[in-house]
Amino acid sequence: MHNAGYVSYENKDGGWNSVVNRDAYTSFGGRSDRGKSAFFNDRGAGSRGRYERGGFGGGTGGNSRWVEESRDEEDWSKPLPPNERLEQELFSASNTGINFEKYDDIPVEATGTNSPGHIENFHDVDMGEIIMGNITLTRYTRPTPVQKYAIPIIKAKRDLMACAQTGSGKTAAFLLPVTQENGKYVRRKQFPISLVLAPTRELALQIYDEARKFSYRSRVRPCVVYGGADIGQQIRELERGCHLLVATPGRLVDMMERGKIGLDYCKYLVLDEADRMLDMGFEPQIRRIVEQDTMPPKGARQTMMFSATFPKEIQILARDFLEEYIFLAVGRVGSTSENITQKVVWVEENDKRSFLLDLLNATGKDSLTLVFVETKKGADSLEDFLYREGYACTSIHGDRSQRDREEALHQFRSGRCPIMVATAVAARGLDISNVKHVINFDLPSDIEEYVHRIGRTGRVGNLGLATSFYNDKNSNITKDLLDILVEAKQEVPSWLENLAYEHQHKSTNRGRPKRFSGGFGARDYRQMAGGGNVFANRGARNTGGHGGSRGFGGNKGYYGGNYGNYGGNYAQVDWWGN
DNA sequence: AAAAAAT
Repeated sequence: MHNAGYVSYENKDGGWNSVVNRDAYTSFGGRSDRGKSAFFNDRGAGSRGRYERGGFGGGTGGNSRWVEESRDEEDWSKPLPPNERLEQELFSASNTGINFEKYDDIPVEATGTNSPGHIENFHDVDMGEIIMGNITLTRYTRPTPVQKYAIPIIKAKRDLMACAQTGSGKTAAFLLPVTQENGKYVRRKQFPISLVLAPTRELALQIYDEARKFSYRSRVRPCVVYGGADIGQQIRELERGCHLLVATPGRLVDMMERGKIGLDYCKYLVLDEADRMLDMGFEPQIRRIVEQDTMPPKGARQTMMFSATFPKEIQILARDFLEEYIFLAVGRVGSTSENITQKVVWVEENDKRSFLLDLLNATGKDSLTLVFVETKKGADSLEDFLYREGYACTSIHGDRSQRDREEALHQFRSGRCPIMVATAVAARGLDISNVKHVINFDLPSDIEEYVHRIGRTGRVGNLGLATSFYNDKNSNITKDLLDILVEAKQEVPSWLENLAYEHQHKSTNRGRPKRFSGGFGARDYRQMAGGGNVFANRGARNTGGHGGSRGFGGNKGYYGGNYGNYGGNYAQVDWWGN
């Protein structure tokens, strides 16, 4: 639809398209143990391609190969004609004033065998005419630190575990190389070449929007599927062709079970916000998608995981999903860094509303303010209150309809409602430019959540403000909050310091693993002396009790039967008692 | 005492 050349592409050869980059498919030869290809079984009438077994001249290890359709003149590397209306739609309302100076201070560390060197410029690596054109249109003049490292790693076809905050340009980093692929077959069941999994619907949508930009004037068709929206419409979009699929796990599994999606030819797999996905209990669905279906095994596909933290659960996932991966640790951008001013104020529960009004009145009318609360009910009632007080506001939370959620986000982004009340659904990954102020009306119980929330402001080097209302109810986060403030060189109220000291002495927290400092989100545990048991800097749940230093590469028994509670002496019970 | 995600 957005792809001007698409219709002719679909009609031209009744479905089959040439596979220009033959190499893309040769690697699947080794997976014959997975049974007959669904591709092969489910051929629609009228398909004219040929699938040969053992033909096509030797090659490396494959016993089956796609046959190139030489009569087809399509060249996927050449841009389609421009489309002015679409170009306007995709590239107009984005990207205000990136502070590139801030970026250069961000430390990046790549570890792993034969890690490719980083680039300094987009031109340092061949990304093709189409992508380069779209980079120009998005006005990304220079790669961000994540992009400098991740792009060559992905181009070198290496698996990647990247610990990077959102707002660091990681979406572009994994989409740039991935959108260069050729697609092929169009019909009832789609076989995407790239799959991106995201934890929330809005994040999936946002990644999809980015993907549309990078695939502009190419034949690559991105699609998105997520819950809460009309599945019929999503299916119709899929049936028009899907080379790059962005999805939330539940809806994807649904689509797979309906036979609308096959992952047999998925060459690139991206897990975004992986720690968040595990927090939300997606692990079974993710394993279902990655391990229990027709997805090529690790090694045959290329897998990239992005995660703000690198706790044990993620290390296990990395071990299971990644092959000889490069570990990329990226210093924080726009989260706890110094471009966000963090304030913590003592506000009793009953005073919160009037205090909030004071803050809102002190904020300029044009700047966006994001107000976080802990509960969905709290979000509704606070929005009501603000509305009655005459503020243009909206709200987003998981009990609102998907339509309302997207509408709210749009109203907020566009500035029509410069105040948005939100629950955790909006805490991670969402890239909303121009959020000047994040207010933690209710502090979260988890410091990780705090870091993500305040990361909605101060995006890409801009300045931001984060104000948190603190009272007795927040004692559980005191120590971690203090650490964050100190690390980000923020002013610390003396009462907070005192409380943290007291709390430390009565809490059971003393045995928790020591966190790292120095600006990296996590360390590559493989590099540690003795090989392991390293937890992420922040937010790693205490998975303690293993006593450290046993590596887990090739030590599978170590985790045997221990999934889900991670053993040890720490009851996996959260603050709510779940 | 919760949020998120398939219906």
